[in-house]
Amino acid sequence: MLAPKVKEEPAARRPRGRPRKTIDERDEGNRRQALLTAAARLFRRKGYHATSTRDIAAAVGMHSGSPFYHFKSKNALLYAVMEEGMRSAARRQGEAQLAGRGGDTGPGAAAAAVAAQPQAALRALIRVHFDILLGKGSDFIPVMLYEWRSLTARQRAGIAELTIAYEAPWIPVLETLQAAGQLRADVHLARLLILGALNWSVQWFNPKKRATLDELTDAAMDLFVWTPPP
Amino acid sequence: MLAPKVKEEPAARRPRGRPRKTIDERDEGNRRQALLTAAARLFRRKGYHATSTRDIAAAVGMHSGSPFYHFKSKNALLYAVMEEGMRSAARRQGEAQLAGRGGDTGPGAAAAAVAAQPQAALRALIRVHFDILLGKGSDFIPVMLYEWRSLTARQRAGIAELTIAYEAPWIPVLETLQAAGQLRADVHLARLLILGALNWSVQWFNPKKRATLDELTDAAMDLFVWTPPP
DNA sequence: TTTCACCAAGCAAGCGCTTTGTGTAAATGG
DNA sequence: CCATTTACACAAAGCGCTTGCTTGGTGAAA
Repeated sequence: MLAPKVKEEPAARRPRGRPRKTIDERDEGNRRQALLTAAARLFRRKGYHATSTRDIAAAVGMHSGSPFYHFKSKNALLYAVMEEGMRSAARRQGEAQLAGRGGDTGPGAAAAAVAAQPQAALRALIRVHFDILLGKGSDFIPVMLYEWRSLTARQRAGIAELTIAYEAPWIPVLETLQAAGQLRADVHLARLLILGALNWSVQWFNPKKRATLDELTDAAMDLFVWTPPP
Repeated sequence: MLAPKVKEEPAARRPRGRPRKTIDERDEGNRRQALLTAAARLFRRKGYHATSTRDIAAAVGMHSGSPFYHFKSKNALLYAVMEEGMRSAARRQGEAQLAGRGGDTGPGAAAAAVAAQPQAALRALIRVHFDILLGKGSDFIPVMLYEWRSLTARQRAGIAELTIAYEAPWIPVLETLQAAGQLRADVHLARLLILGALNWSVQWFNPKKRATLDELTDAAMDLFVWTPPP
């Protein structure tokens, strides 16, 4: 053993022991959440396999074995990142849909809104999707998009279910646009191609240069949907 | 050490020593090529970091250290896969362009063909791109698309150069379509979105189910380009 | 006799994960 | 009101295994 063994020292220190928990403010799961966001960041930047559990531990100021108190395995941590990402995405999509129809939350209101203004509905879906993919602090979904292969079959099935739910609202919107003659391609393939175009943006989008998310949304709408001239 | 050390045994055996090389049939680089295609397959299926050099060696019937006779490192093997993929892709794209203008190889013939029939030109580019991505035995480009992060900065620059060359022919085609009013989006963003939609297909395309590459091309054209009704 | 294309064996480093110990804060008992 | 116990959230150390890669040897072809 030529290299001397160096005592492990985490990057940062935090007061140990149980944190002050007032009744109003729940700190519960605070460190767990820190692990999740740190893992998401690293998984996105370096990839799942290239990121060691030691990296993640160091990023939140823990020693190498401590993350396993919160997650039973590195793989469970990956799955938690993806699941959290998908649930958050679905929530934000739902909120945007509610906002889009002026507080009308009655049954069938969504379908009515889509039928009335399919173009506005698609724009809203695209805009929210870009925000989920490229907005601040959103490493979770990119990780999900690019680390599929590292999941077990069972885990993949779980994520697939969430994905189907997320993508479901796109179908009636595209069908309505097709019926109106504003979209010509097969709806099934169109959805795959459109979501692909959006998802791929995580490869090239740079928030410092290039376009804003609104400009991106405009470009996508121009590309996918035919708007008759006035 | 509880597990007994097992003598290494490659999956397949080949006659060792220098293979018979007649003058007509060049076997040179035969095993090197085998390593490349095996590596591409495995890198695509499991990812670069999840694939060990032992996996690759076993796939071509070698022992664990032998690949390093042909490639100085695992990383060099990855780069070779990507470079080979890009050069092959560029070659196929060039051939398709030649075929598309009826043997006219004079200077400016490409530009003339694009100006005359921009829609046909785009269709050809998309069709070739799908074939490169999804055709038989083409794991090289998907590896390139999804393993960027594992390259050094210098390597990335090398691949980026090849990518720029590959994507260059798309620009005049899209500009012509825009001038003709068949494409409304900003050309720069349109190219990024279109190539994203195509590239993403490696995530969901299944040659056994779904559409053929021709149907896919039709759908993409319908989605991206406005064709005036006759 | 040299060159080629590997084989055979193994090394050091890094990996995910486990086990045991420990300081702190909250809960509890007299 | 204070002493003791318990629960929590890690630290500290290290185990067994896999990894990329090296080194020296070897049979066959040229």
